[in-house]
Amino acid sequence: MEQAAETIAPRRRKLSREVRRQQLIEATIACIAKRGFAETTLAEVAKTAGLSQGIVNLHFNTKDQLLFATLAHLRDEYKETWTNAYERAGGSAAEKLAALMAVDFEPGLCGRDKLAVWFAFQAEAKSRPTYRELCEQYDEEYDRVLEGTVRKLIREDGTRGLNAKDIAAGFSAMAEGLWLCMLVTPSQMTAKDARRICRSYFAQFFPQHYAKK
Amino acid sequence: MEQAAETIAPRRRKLSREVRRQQLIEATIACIAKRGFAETTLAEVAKTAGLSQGIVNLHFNTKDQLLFATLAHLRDEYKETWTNAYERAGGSAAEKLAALMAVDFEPGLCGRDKLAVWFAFQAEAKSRPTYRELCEQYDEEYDRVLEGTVRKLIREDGTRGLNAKDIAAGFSAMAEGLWLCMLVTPSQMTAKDARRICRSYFAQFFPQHYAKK
Amino acid sequence: MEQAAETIAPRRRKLSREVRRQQLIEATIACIAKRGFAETTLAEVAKTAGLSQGIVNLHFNTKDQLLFATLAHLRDEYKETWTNAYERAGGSAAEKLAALMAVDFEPGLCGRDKLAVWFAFQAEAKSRPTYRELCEQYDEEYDRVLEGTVRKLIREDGTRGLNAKDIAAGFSAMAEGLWLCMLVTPSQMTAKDARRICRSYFAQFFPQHYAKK
Amino acid sequence: MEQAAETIAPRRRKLSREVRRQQLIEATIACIAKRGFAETTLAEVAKTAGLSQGIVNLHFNTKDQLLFATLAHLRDEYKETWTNAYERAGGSAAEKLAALMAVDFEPGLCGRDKLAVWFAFQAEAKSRPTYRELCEQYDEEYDRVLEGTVRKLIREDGTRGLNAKDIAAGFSAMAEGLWLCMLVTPSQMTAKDARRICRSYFAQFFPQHYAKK
DNA sequence: AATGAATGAGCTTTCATTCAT
DNA sequence: TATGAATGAAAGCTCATTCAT
Repeated sequence: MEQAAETIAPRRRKLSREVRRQQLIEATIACIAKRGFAETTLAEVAKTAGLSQGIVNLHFNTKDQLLFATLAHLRDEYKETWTNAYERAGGSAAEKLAALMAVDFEPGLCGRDKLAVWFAFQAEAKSRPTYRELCEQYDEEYDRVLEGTVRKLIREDGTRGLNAKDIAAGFSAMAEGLWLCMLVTPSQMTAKDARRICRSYFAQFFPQHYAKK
Repeated sequence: MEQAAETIAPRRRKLSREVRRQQLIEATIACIAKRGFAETTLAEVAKTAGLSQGIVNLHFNTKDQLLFATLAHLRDEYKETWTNAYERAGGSAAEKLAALMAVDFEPGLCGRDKLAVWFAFQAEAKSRPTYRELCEQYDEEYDRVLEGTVRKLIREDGTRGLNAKDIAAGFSAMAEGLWLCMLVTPSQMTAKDARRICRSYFAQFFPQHYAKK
Repeated sequence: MEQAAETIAPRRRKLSREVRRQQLIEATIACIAKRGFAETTLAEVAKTAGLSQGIVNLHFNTKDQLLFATLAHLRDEYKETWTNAYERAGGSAAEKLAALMAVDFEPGLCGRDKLAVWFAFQAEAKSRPTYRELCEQYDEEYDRVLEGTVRKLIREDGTRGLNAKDIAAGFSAMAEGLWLCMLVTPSQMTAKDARRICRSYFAQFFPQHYAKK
Repeated sequence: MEQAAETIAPRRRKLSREVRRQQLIEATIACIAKRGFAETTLAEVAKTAGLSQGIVNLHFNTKDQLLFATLAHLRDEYKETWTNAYERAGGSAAEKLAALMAVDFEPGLCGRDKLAVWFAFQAEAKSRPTYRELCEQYDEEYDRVLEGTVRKLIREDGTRGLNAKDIAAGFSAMAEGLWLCMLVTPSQMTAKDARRICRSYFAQFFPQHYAKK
């Protein structure tokens, strides 16, 4: 019994620490989405989290570190989601590709709040290389897997004249552009629209695998 | 004599006024690109322009107004460019479309500095509706023209089963996504790459008009 | 058995309490010496002592009280040392005086850490009268004994024209000035140098008692 | 007329800048003397100077730089005073020495405010080597001149067995110790007392030159 | 029209203190 | 007795804005 208590107590504390960090990261996302990157203050993050002024510095030391952690959170969440989807998808390249496509427009990932934060970081990436560095390897891995899947699909089809790299890059770009539409003009671009447009994109290259509607 | 001087002086001043504004807008673009949206200060804008502290407030009253003017400048420049290109293009829908595509990756429009500023504003759009409003009508007009051209092309071809709106939206999104790649990972995405990818996109829908490269 | 434990426990605790206080006072001295008075934080004192954040408030209630206790510790240590030395010295006034002089430059009392702390408190004395008050009576007693000893020595010698009060004050001042040299420019002023200079001072007034070298 | 205006306007501005800095340095001295080094805030310095919050950062960038400038000011003032006094003093070594001694207890230099600031910096010197470095060369020059003068006096007298370096160091230390007394217990040590004690010090070594009072 | 010294609100950050464990 | 997470007041600093020149 006592042993159990001893085991749990430290755990709860340690857990609590991580919970606090998550809580603050979520508050940060909410604030950036609501007020914008430039107008997001630690005071507001803390208030949104229902905690006190100094709390961010207690858990993240500096505002920068909170922002880094927030970006890393989005990055990790995205990676985990597409990795899982990819593995769980059926074995064919077409199914894998469809899975990756579907992931991008899952409600949990492309809510406007998260999109706003995501583009805020992208927009700052030029002047703050650290943001870029945080995601570099993750992006590369995604690109590798996406391109590999497209290549496999081309090979299976035996089609000639298709450039796997370009098709993958085109999809990546389109997906990101669609996100931006969903962020900026949500009334004119829903996740459903986006999915249809992407599917149509792949349907042109791989008509055997993707119905045209 | 004196009258003449009085007549000329206001003119020169008025010219100078507009020149100053342009100078400051360009300095703003340079600053946002270099330091990021959040870190751009009026002091630095003024310094970049080689002028004194209070100059921005003199010509734009507030920082917000300078930012609005900067966004409006980018917007106007883009509109003027695509409008001109559209009009100067050959009479066929395919040529018009090719012209619009080419415009997006003209060096003068998609330099990294301008892209950085463009995405900075997009990222803030959610929390600052004014940014959105400034561009709304312009975007709508572009979309209308783009979609119209695609529709015309479809009609000319007599192809069935193509959705003009989606094809246009897909291109728009892709172009924006490619811009983002050019901004964030310029070593992996050049204007030439982007143009090829877009051409390949249209080539799938309209193989008769766009060589597959 | 249990009763024994109960009896011992409180004792140990009480001892522990005093030990903790000493530990924290020493950590305070180390911190002030290392980081300066203004930069000394309770967090660092606790860390230096190898204990946790809240420990200082637990044992001293407030930071001020810790600082008071630290000053009082230095004061007490000094008094105890000179009192002991004075009593143990040979019976002549010359020997007593030599003993007081020697005390000031004993390694245990004039290490740079303690000197740094000492002068930190002196420097704050003007704006924080409490610091002054803590030492007032102790200083007065020292001055009384010092002056008395000098007076006795003058009387023994039968010399005329010497002002005991001034000679004592001159020595006191000189000793403090030498401490400051030892603190600020340790490479140019050692305890040995300081002792020689003080001896030379007294040698001028009492050549019969103090060898000129 | 116009030329005169043009000549004066820039001057006034430039002068004003330096005047502001002096004003802030004086306010800093007053604050440190009144509240202590640790409790001196920029807000209070500004308020003391009758100016606004941000004024210090405008003229000194950081608090540290204000403190450096304040120490440098005291250092420069001291150097200028003793240098002038030294040059204006009669030609004999005894007169030069008397002049140096007198300088230390001139009202303008050893007011309690300045002494408080001076010792505050000394006390922080160990943990902030920059404070030391600011004064190093100045102190060395003073020591060189003082020691040289003492040496000359010894040579003139033809006395044997006197150590110029120690006599000079003893005086320096004593003067500093007397300053500390004047700061901490002003009721027990006036400038007049201090001067008498110093004179008595030199009178012991050089009875021919300094009356025993 | 232009300057740049001055302002003061608001930011990030620090830290003495509290308190549940 | 001891811990360390949490608080919130206050610090240094930044910067949009004003205004005398």
